[in-house]
Formats: sequence, C-alpha cells, structure tokens
Amino acid sequence: MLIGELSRRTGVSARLLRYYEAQGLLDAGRAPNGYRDYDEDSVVTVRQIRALLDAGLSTEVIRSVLPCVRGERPEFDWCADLWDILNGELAAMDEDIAALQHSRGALAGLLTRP
Amino acid sequence: MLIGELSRRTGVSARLLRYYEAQGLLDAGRAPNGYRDYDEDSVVTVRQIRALLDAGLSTEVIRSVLPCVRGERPEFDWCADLWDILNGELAAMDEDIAALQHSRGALAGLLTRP
DNA sequence: TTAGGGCCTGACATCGATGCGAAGGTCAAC
DNA sequence: GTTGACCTTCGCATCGATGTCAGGCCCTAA
Repeated sequence: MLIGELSRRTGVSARLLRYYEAQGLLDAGRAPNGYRDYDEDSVVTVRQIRALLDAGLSTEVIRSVLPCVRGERPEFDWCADLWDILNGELAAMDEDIAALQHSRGALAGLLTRP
Repeated sequence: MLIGELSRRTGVSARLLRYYEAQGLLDAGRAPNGYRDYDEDSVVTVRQIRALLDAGLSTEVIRSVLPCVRGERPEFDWCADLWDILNGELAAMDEDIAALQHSRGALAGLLTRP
C-alpha cells in the first residue's frame, strides 16, 4: 500500500512514517516509480511503534526492542537483552519521576514557607 | 564586579550569566569599556535563579516570579499573581508526573504480560 | 494536453538550557 | 611594546519527535 493509505489507516502522518523508516523502525519496499510500498504487516508495526513511543521509549531504544516485540527471532537468544533494556528504561523513568517529585516539593516549599 | 568573578562566586558559567541577562532575569551595569558590572546583590539573584531553575521552572516563568522572590514590590499587589503562577506550575508538574507514571505502567505491562 | 492529487527528497523550525569557538577590544604587568 | 588574561558580540551545535514548505516527479481522468 502507498504511504497515504498507511497514514490514513494508522492515523500517523506520512512525515512520521518516513521518519520511522529513516530511524530504522519501519521497512518499506519501493515501487518501480520510487513510491514506498508497504505490506499489510506495516499497520501492526506502526501501531507497535506508536505504543512504544507513547510508553516513553525513544526511537533508538525502540529500534533495539522492536524485533523482539514483533516476534522475529533470527537468533535464538537475541532477545535476552530485552529484559535488561526495558528494565533500564524503567529505572530511568523512576529517576525522572523522582526528580520531578523533588522539584515539585521544592516548588511547593517556595509557596508555603515565605 | 566583572562577569568572571560573579561566575567564580556562583559557580555559574559566564555564558549562562549572559544568557540569564538576555532572558531578562539578571541586570548588569556597564563599565565605560563595555564590560558588564555586577553589584553585590547579583550573587544572591543568581543563586535564586539557579534554585528556581533547579525547581523545574523555565526562564520565562522565573522572569515573572523573580521580582517577587527578590522582595521588590514597586506596586502593592504586584505579587498577587505569584500564587497562581506557581500553583499553575505545580499542576503542570503533577501532570508530567502522572504522564510519566502512566508511561512507566505501560512499559512495566510490556515486561510482564508477554 | 492539462489539472489535480499522490508521492519523492531535502531543508528549516520548534523548545530551552547550555557548550564552544571565532574575531576582536581592554587593560595591567613586565 | 608585547604578552596574557580578561572581556565583548555573534553564531553554530545539541537533543527528538514532529510540522511545514519548496521544488519536482508520477499517474489518471477529463
């Protein structure tokens, strides 16, 4: 299917679909005229990408994670790192949350004390 | 005092001191030779700016808040909005925290379910 | 043959605090 | 009079997902 159709079916702008491809997240064949040609699986892949992005992962992390999420296992224990990667992300998020809560506390302190 | 001394005394790079000035957070006089000339209060002001930045406020918000924090009250009820502004920031932070925690939950779900 | 809609690449803008480097002026000390 | 430390402004770079625009190719219907 053409990029416009994939965009319509996923609700993701064509600009972003090209971006995901440039980031190595989404493969597309090429028609003889140079147009991108997506297969049916792309719809699922794009939804997975969106879900992971919405979960706060960066495209770089998603590039590592996606092959496992998609169930492609060219090598047997390829996905052994997945757990570590995602746990690392979780830890980073916990740090971000803690930092924000710290800031929030500091700000709340500014309001009450003086 | 010159910018280098202020930088040394506050631990804030000269680059940032100029940036704060450009953002309207920090005033500096000028010596005849064009050099910035800071007064003693600037040390305190810079510390306050850093504290507010570290509390997660943007320079734009700090520009509104700083005159009140500094105790300058050219008009009587100038700082009446301070409470609203900071409470708005608090609410925004709470939203950020909630969004992060939501993402964290989504990610944690990815780890346990499949 | 032309109008119009789809597609292509490439480039610039966003937001914000910050770093870094160039080109050049100032001043004190030697 | 020169070295060296300080200062000035200006501008580019960062990070990341995304919007937008320009210039141009492709294809189909009228």
